[in-house]
Amino acid sequence: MGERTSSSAPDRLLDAAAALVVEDGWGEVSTRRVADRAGVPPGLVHYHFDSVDHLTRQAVLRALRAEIDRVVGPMQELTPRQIIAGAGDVLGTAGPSDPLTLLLVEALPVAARDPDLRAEFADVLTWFRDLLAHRIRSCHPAPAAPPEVIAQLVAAAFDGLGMHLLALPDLDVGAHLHPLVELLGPEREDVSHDRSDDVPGPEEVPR
Amino acid sequence: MGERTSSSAPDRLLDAAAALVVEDGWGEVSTRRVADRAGVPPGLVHYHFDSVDHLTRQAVLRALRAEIDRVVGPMQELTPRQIIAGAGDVLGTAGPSDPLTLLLVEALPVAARDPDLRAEFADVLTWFRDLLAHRIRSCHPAPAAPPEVIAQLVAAAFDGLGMHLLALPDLDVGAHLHPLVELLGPEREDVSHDRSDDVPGPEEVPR
DNA sequence: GGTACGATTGGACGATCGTCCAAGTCATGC
DNA sequence: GCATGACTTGGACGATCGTCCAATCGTACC
Repeated sequence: MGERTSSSAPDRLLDAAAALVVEDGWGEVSTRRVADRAGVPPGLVHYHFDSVDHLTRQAVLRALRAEIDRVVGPMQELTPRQIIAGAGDVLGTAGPSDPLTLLLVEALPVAARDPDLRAEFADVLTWFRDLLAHRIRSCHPAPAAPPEVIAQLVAAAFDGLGMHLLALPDLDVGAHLHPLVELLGPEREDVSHDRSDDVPGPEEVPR
Repeated sequence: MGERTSSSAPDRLLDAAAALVVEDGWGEVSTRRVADRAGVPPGLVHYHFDSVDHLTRQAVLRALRAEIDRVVGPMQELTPRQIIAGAGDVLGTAGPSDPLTLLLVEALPVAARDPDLRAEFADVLTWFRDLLAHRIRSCHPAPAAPPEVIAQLVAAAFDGLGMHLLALPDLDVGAHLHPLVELLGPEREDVSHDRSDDVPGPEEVPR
């Protein structure tokens, strides 16, 4: 009972819409389904929001920002190499059922045809890219390529590898992100032969 | 009117469904709309195909293979550097209205929840990656990273940059793909003499 | 008490959906 | 001629859709 009124109806609707998008897809968000999920009557959807589509967009953008925060937030404590290496962990353990990946994949078809939603996407992606660039710019020595370029490449690799993960579940993300480290230049602490990194190692390429 | 009977009804329906997905999105493909677009009565949809969804999947996969052929086919004549550099042209001139990008973006949400469609996607993406790896393997001198890894990275960059293009129209794709060339090692002027290698087609990928 | 107003409720409306089906068309074999 | 079978046609069915709206509830204020 207390849970019923612990959050307002608009909040409950936004949460329900985001959950429906992640679990069943954008197309499955209907007036009655999202209202049922939120535990409110269907009429409230058009009272608090202009339309179901408007509710869904707000819900997806809010959930997307929260997921980006969850993934990108801890990066501020890491070095650029740790960021790139950690991307392998994030993507590798995520897979096709990761909320962030599903939100992106669900929202992109809509964003492709909606300039407003695309503009909000641009904000999120630019924020992601700038954060990466800021971290990479503090790398010593300076990387072989401009930090902004590397940041864009890493961000694209995030998206692209996430897309590939949907189809290639046996993909070794960590191994494929490793070449990006090469773009950062030689190691900082000058560990020339500390490890056998000059050898490809026992970890063979998948497939 | 002669165009009306120039192709069979199933073909006309497949073409209409693919066109609808590219122009209006997967969710806009309905029985009556695709039949109207194809110029056939709505009843034919469920006579030639099990359902509208089944028709749409077949149509998208057929169109996707055709688009991949269109983009990847000419790559067999190029060097790895030209492939990567050309990706900038392909993606830069394509933008959010490119059929290949739109087909991928529209089909991914469905593939994320359908193992069968995901398996077909895996075939296409593996074919793309193997083609890239085959070309990069013939690069002299040998790249700094394993060819399979670079190929996966380039393929991911294709997807990722395509996704970013949807949101960041002012993105300079060519400049951001340039660092990938660095992974191939120093520039080499001479053309490889061994060019008649057979590249595996998409059909002979075992499952 | 009464009054006002935002929040909530549940049903009504027309439109569109996927699917099915009885009838019609047409070429082919007897 | 006529039976056969594949193909085509257009409408019917129930379900679900988005949206709207009159009625009701709850609370704050007078």
